[in-house]
Amino acid sequence: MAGKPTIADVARLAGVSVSAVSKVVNGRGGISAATAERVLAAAAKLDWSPSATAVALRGARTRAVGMVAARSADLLAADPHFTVLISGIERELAPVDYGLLLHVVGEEPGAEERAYRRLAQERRVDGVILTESRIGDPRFALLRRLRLPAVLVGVPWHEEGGEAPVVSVRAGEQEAGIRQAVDHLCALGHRRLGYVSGPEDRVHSVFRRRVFESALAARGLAPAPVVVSDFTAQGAVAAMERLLAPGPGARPTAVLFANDTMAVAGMNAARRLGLEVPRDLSVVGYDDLPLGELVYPRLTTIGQDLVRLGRAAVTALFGLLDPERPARAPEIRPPRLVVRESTGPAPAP
Amino acid sequence: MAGKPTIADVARLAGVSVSAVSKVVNGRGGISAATAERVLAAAAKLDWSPSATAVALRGARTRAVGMVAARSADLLAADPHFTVLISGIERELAPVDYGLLLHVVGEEPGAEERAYRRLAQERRVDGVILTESRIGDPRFALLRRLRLPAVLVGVPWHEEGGEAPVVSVRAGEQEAGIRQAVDHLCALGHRRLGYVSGPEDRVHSVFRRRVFESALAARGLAPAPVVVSDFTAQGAVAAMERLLAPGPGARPTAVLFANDTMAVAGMNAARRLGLEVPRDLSVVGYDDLPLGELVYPRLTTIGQDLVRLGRAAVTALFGLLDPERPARAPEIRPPRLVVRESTGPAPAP
DNA sequence: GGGGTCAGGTATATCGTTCTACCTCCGGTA
DNA sequence: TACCGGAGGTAGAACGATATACCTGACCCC
Repeated sequence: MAGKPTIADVARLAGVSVSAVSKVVNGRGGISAATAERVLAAAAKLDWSPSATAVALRGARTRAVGMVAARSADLLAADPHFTVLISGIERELAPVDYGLLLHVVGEEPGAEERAYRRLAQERRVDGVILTESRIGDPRFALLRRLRLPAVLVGVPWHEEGGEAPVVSVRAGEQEAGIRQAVDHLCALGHRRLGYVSGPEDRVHSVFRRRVFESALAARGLAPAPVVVSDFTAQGAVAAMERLLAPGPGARPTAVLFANDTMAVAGMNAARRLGLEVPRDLSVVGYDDLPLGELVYPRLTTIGQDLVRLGRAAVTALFGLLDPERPARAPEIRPPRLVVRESTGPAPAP
Repeated sequence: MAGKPTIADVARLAGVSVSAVSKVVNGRGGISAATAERVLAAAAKLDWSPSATAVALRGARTRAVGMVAARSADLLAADPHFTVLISGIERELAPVDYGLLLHVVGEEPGAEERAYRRLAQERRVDGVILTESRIGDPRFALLRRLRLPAVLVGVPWHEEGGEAPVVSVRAGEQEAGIRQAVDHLCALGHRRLGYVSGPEDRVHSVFRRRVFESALAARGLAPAPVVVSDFTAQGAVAAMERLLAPGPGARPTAVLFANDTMAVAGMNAARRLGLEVPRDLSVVGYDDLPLGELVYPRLTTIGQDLVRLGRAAVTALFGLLDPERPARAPEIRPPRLVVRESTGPAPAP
C-alpha cells in the first residue's frame, strides 16, 4: 500500500482472491454479479488498473505499437506528415488502451536500424507502423528478421522483386489526385507543365511522378520537364530556377510539386524571378497542409486522407497481431484536388 | 528458442548461470573477464538484449517517458511546436535507451486527464513532460495525485498560489525576444504597435503579452491595442480585421503575433485589406518555424530554442527520477529576434 | 443417501529479469 | 592443521499480473 496499489490490494479490499479480481477485470466470467461489483468498487476506490508491464510480461502483448521517424528536426517541423498520421493512429489506439512508442532518429546511417532493433529486442512493442517506403527498402527485411509485425502506410514497391511482406494501405485510386490536377490545368488552357519531384528513393515520389507522366500522355501532351528535388524549401528554389530558366523549349506555365512545402517555396522563387502566381504561372502542391491556406495566394493542392490512413494502419496491424479479430478498416478518401488560388488560366502565348 | 531468445538461452549458450549473464550485462562485477567475454559473445550471437518489460516489472523503472498532446490533428499539423520539442527529447532519450510514449488526444474535456491516468496507473512510464502550461493548470495536481514525476517545458505560473510542483526549464532572459522585436520596430520608426495574443488560459500567452506591454512602457510608448486570439489562422484573420478597422485612434503600423501561424495568416489578411507588408504594415511572429522562410515576404519572427528545451526537459526529468545522477543541463539560447522581410520602416504618417 | 453437475471461487505456475544471499574453491596465515 | 577471506560464481525469491487446474458447496436426481 506504500507504493502504487497492486491487484493484491484490490483483492484484499474486496475480500476475494487475486484470481477473482483478474477474472472480473478481464470479464472472463465465473464470478457472481455481486462479487464482481465489490471488486470493481475496490478497484475504483484504490484507483487501480493493471500494470501494463506485468500484463506485457505475462502475456507477451505489450499493448503498444512503435513508429520510427527517420528525419531531422527541421524536416519534421516543415512537413507535418508524421504528426497528422500519428494523430490518426492515436485515434484508433486510445480506445483500446494501446500506447504509441515513438522514436525520432536523425538521418545518420544506422540510427533507424538501431531504433527498430531496440524496439524488437527489448520487446517494447507488438508491432510497428512504417511510412514513406523507399525503393529497395531495407526495413522490410530487417523487420522480418526481427520478427516484428509491421504495416506500411502508403504505396509499397511492387516491382523489382521487392515484394512487401507487410500489409499495405489503399489500392487503386491513388492516382486520382494527380489526374485531377492535370485535368484542371488542361481545362485552364495549360499545355506546358513542369514537375518537381521528391527524392527518387522514395516510392511515393516515383509513383507520383509516373502518374503525372501517364496523365500527360493520356491527355496527349508532350512529356514535361521533371526536376528531382528533395522535399525541402531550398531544393524547390533550385528546382524552380532550373525549370524557369530560359532554355530550349518554352517555359512551363504550370508546375506541380511533390509536396506543399516545395510548392510554397517554389511560388516564392517564381515571384522573385519576376513571375506572378497565378497570372504568369500556376502552382499545385501535394498534401493539403494547413500551410496552404495560410499563404498568399492560397495554394491549390492535392489532399490526402492522412488521419484515416493512420487509423487504417492500426486496424491492419491489429489484424496482423490477431487474425481472429474482425478488422473493419475505415474508408479512406482517395487523394483529391483542392482548388484554391494558385492556379489560374494559362497566360496568352 | 522457438520464440525470442531469453537470458536463459544466453546463459545456456555461454555455459553459465542466468545470474552471471545478468551481472555481466549490467556490469556489476564479480565475474572474470574470460567468462564475461563468453557471455557477451553468446548474447551477440543470439541477438539478445534484456526484455524491457521484464526489467520494468522487476525494477519499477520502465525506461520510458510520456507526453500528452491535447490538440486536434489540425492544430498539431499547423504548429510543429510539439514535433520539434519531441525531436529534442528523443535526442536525449535515445542514447540511454529510453523510449517516448506519446499520446495525442483531442481537445475533448477529460481526454487529457484520462491519458495521464492511464500512463500512471498502468505504469507505462517513469515520468512525463508537460508543455504549454495553463493558468491554474489542473495537470500539476493530477500528476501529484498520481505520483507521476513531471517536468514542465516553458513558463510556469508563479502567481496566484498555483505554485508549480515541477521543475521548470529556463529562467530570466525569456523576455529577450519580444524586447528585441519592440526595439527593432521602434528603431524603424514605428510608434503604434498592435499585438495579437494567444488564448489567455495559456501561461505563455499571458507572459508574452505582458512582456510586450512592459517593453512598450519601457520605451515610453502608449499602451497598444491587444487582441486575444486562439493561435489559429482563422483567429488571426479576425484579429487583424479588428486591429486594422478604422476606429478611434490611429491604426497600428506594426503588429506582433503570439505565433508564426497567426503571423502568416495575419499578413495575408492585411494584404486582402489592401495593405502591403512591410510597406504599409510590419509583422513579427513567434517561434521561427520553417514556414517563416517559405512565405512571401519572409517572416521576421522570434526564435525559440525548442530542440534544446526538449533536451533540457529530459535531463531535468532524469534528475527528478534519480537525484544522485549529475544533471548537466544543456545551455539554452534565449529567444531572439530573427529579422527577415516582413518588417520595414514605418510608413510616413 | 450417494453421486453427479455446476456455479463460484481459490491456489499456483508462469512470464524474463534483477538481486540478495549463499556456496565453493583456493591461497595465505597463525 | 584449522581457519579466514576473497574471487567467482549459483540458487531462488521477488516484481504484478494471467490462466490453468483444482476445490467446495449447493442442488438435483434416481
